[in-house]
Formats: sequence, structure tokens, C-alpha cells
Amino acid sequence: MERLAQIYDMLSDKNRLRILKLLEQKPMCVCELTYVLGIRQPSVSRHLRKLKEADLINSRQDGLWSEYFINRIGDEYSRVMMGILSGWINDDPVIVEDIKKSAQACREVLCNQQKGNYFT
Amino acid sequence: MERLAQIYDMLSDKNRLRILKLLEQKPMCVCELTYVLGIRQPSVSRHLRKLKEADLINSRQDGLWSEYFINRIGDEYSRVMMGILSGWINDDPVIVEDIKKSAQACREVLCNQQKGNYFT
DNA sequence: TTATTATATAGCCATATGGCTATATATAAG
DNA sequence: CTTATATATAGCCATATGGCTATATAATAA
Repeated sequence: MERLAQIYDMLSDKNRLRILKLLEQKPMCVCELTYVLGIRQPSVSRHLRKLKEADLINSRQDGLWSEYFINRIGDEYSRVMMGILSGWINDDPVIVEDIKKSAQACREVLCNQQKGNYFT
Repeated sequence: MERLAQIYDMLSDKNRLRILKLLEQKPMCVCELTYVLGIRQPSVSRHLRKLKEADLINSRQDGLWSEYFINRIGDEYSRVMMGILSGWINDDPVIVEDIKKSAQACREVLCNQQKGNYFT
């Protein structure tokens, strides 16, 4: 029951729902999520930490970036809930706008990278 | 999204989960739920009010008692979530114990009814 | 080494939450 | 009417939450 309540708790915050709906589309780094959500980076990082602790998402390091993505190999609860979520609120105005913004959001542009660094 | 977050929020509390799992079995009045949950009656009443405001449960008056029951005609979100919940945590020790207790809980015995009143 | 930058963490603050006790309300009995 | 009783509400309090700013950490560049 504890675990189930934890998952519901993760899903009960609107910004966390937005993050999950964004990651449903593609992996994203913190700066991209920060740009799309319109809240401060530390707030995004904290949401991501909670979601990761709840095993709903995972991350991999990519140079200076941390790329977050949906954890597809969670337990039954998380897999079922994420599966259902993927069919829901796809036409919510906020979600539609978020995904539109995320398509434009390019980490190389967003993050104020030095010119001439390792990815040029 | 607001509505979905509201439902998840309702499900993120352990005592509310217990209430829903109990009402899954049968309608119950406040005194029975109070007995089973082991928390104070006003706390139970508040959980019930929240669940009712979220349209997950409903109530009918039965003399002095208020009988609460699952709302089977809610929107898609609530019906799907309640449907899934009915298949989950049925072997959770707390839930098993709750349902065992609820089977013994008889409102006529539990509530300190006067002898010789309208239901004798 | 130092500088830069993406992310993480520490900690502040206002608000929300969920226990609780005390009390009000509503319904039925007498 | 008065009394009894099931439930609802008001309001207290400790804790949790989610914004925020400031700062620490980690990875790469030079």
C-alpha cells in the first residue's frame, strides 16, 4: 500500500505530470524541462529527484547534461500507471503547449554553451 | 489535468485508500469506518468529505447513519482508477485486516444505540 | 592548474495536510 | 418541547510540500 500511495503521490502534482508527459515523448535534460515548465531549475531538479526515487524515471549522464527518461522496467504499479497516463490528458492545453515547446527546445541552444566547445 | 491530479491526490493517502478498499466490499457508515481505521471520527468524516467532493464516493442518509459507497457513475478517470484499484493491494496485510474487521463491524452494535429504539 | 557551465543541494518561507479536541447540527425517541 | 446519538464542522498544531535564492558539485574546456 505504501508503494501504491507513493506512486499516486508522485502523480498528484501538476508539474510532475507535465514532466512525465514530456518524457513520454522523448528523453530530456534539466535545462530543457526548466525552459518548458517555466519554473526554476532547482525546482525541476527536485521533482526529478522525487520521480527518480519513486522509480518512475531514470537518468543518464551526457557530458554536462543529465538526460532523464521514463523508466520502462519499473514494477507493475508504475508500468500500469504510466501506461494509462500515456493515453490521458494528451489534449490538455497545457500539455499540448508543453510538447510544442519541447519540440523547439534544443539543449545546445537553450543552455548557454560556450562557443567552440566539445560538441562543435 | 487538474481533475486527474485531484484523483491521484485522493489516492495518495493511505487512510483514504483503506476507506476506498473497504467501500469496495460494501457500503459503510462513519462509525463502522471509524472503528476499522482506528482514527478519530472527525478525521474519517473529513476524508469522506474529500472523497465525496472528488466524486469518488457518494452517501445516503439512513436514519441517524450516513452510509457511504463507491460512486459507480463517475467520469472516465475515476471509473478507470477505481477499477484498477479493485484489483490491487487485496493481499496487503492492512487491507486484509481491515476487511476482516469490517465483516465483524455491525453498526447497531458499534454505535452505542439506546436499547429499544426505532430499529428494535 | 583555472574557468565555465549544467545540475544538485541547502535552506528559507508560505501554504497545505492530516491528525486531534471541542462543539454544532441533524435525526429519531420520548 | 427534551434527550440521545451519529455525523459534520471549527479550529489547533506539527509536519510536509513546492515554490524560491544562494551555493556546492561535477564535467568539460583551455
